[in-house]
Amino acid sequence: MIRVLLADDENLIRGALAQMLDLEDDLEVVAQAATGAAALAAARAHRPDVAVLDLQMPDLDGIEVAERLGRELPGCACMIVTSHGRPGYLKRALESGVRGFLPKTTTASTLAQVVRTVHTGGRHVDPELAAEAIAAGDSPLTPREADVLEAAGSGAPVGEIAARVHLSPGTVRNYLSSATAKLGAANRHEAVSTARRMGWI
Amino acid sequence: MIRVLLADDENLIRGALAQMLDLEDDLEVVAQAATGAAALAAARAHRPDVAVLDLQMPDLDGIEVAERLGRELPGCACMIVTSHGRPGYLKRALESGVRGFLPKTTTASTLAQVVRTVHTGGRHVDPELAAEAIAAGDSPLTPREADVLEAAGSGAPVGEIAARVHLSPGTVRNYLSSATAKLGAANRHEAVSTARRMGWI
DNA sequence: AGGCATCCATGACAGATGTCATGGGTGTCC
DNA sequence: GGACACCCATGACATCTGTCATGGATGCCT
Repeated sequence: MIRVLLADDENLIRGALAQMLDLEDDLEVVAQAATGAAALAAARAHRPDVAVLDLQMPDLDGIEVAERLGRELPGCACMIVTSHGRPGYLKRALESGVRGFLPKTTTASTLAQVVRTVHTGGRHVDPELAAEAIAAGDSPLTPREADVLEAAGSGAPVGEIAARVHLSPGTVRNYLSSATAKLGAANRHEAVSTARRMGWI
Repeated sequence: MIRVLLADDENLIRGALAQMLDLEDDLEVVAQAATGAAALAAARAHRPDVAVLDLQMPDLDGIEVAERLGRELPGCACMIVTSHGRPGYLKRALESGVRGFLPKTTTASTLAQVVRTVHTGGRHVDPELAAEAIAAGDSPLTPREADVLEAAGSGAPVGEIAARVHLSPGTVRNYLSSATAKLGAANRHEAVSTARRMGWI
C-alpha cells in the first residue's frame, strides 16, 4: 500500500483527487493539506511514501515544499501537479529533487501510474512539458539581470526598481538594457513577458 | 434527478469532480467536455439541467459558453467554477446570465448545494468574490481605452500597439495617458497590471 | 438646438527610457 | 599573472513616453 500526501489549495480539487486516488487498490491518501506549510507539517506527522503537490499554493509553492521535504524526509518521493505548464517551473522542480511532473490535463490513470513510478524510485515528466522545457533552453540572463528584470515585473518606473534592489538607477538601466537585448525584446516590459513565458524569472 | 454537464479542460479535475457529483443521490453527470466548443455541442446533445463550467478553457471561456447556452437552451442553468477570482470576471459572468459563481477552493458539499440552488432558479455567488467585486467597482475606462490598454498588455511599444488597433500612435498615447491617469498608475504598464487585477481588461 | 461624452488626430514639451562607452572592483579558471 | 565573466557605477545621446492643448466628427440625451 502506497501512502500518499495530497496538497492543493483548491478544496474542490483536492477532495476529488483524494477520492479518486483512494479508489486505486494500492494507493491510500493518508493526509491532505491546503497550504505549503500545512503540507510540511502533515508530511512530518504522517511520513507518506509519495507527496503529490500542487505547484501554486498561497504560501510556499510546491517546489519549495518538495525541496524541504527532500531534505527532511528522504524516503518520501515528491511529484508536482500543475495547471499551467511554464517551462522554467519544470527545471526548478527537477533541480529540487522532484521525481514526477504532470499537468492537470492528464488522466486519472496516468496520475495513479506516476505515483507508483516515483514510489519505486522512477521518474516521470509529461512529454509535452518536457519538450517545451527543452525548447526553452537555459536562461541567458546573469543572476543579477534576472533579479532586476523580475523587480521590473510590476511595471514600475526605473527609480522604484532601483530602490527595491538597492542599486543606482543607471545600473538598473544597464541591466535591463542587457537583459532586453539578450531576450530580443523591444523594451523591458516585453522582456519581462518573454522571460516569464520561458520561466526564467 | 438533476442532469449535470461538466466542462473543464483539466481532465484530472473534471474526472474527479464528475465522480464526486455522481456520489450525490440527486445529481447525475450526463456529459463532460474539455473545451468550450465541446461543451456547447454536448449541451445541445444532452440538454442538461445545469452546466458547471470552468472559467478558463482553451477556446471559449466559461462565460462565453454560458452566454450562448443561455440563448440556445434557456432551460439550462449555468454556473462557473474558477481557480483565480478576478473581480471583473464575476461581473461579466452575471451579465451573461450565469447564476452560480464559485472558486475552486470551496468544498464539495457547497458545490453540490449550489448546483441544486441554481437548478431551482436560485442564485449563489461566493461571498468573498462578491465582496471583492463590489470593492473593485465599475471600470472607469471607456470601451476604447480598455481596448488600447489591453493591446498594450504585451508590453509592446506604442507603434506596434497603434498598428494592432488601427490608430495613429498619437491617439494611442492619448488613450493610454488617460487610462493611466484614471487608474492612478505611474505608467501604462502599471495601468495594465491594475486593470487586469480589477478584471477591467 | 445645445450640452455632453466619446472617438480620432496633431503638435509641442518635459521627462523617462534604451543604448553605448568607459572604468573600477571582485572572483574564478587556466 | 592574465583572460574572463560578473557586479556596480557614471555620463552622454537619441529615442520613446506621458501629458497637455487644441480641434473636428459622431451620436445620445433633454
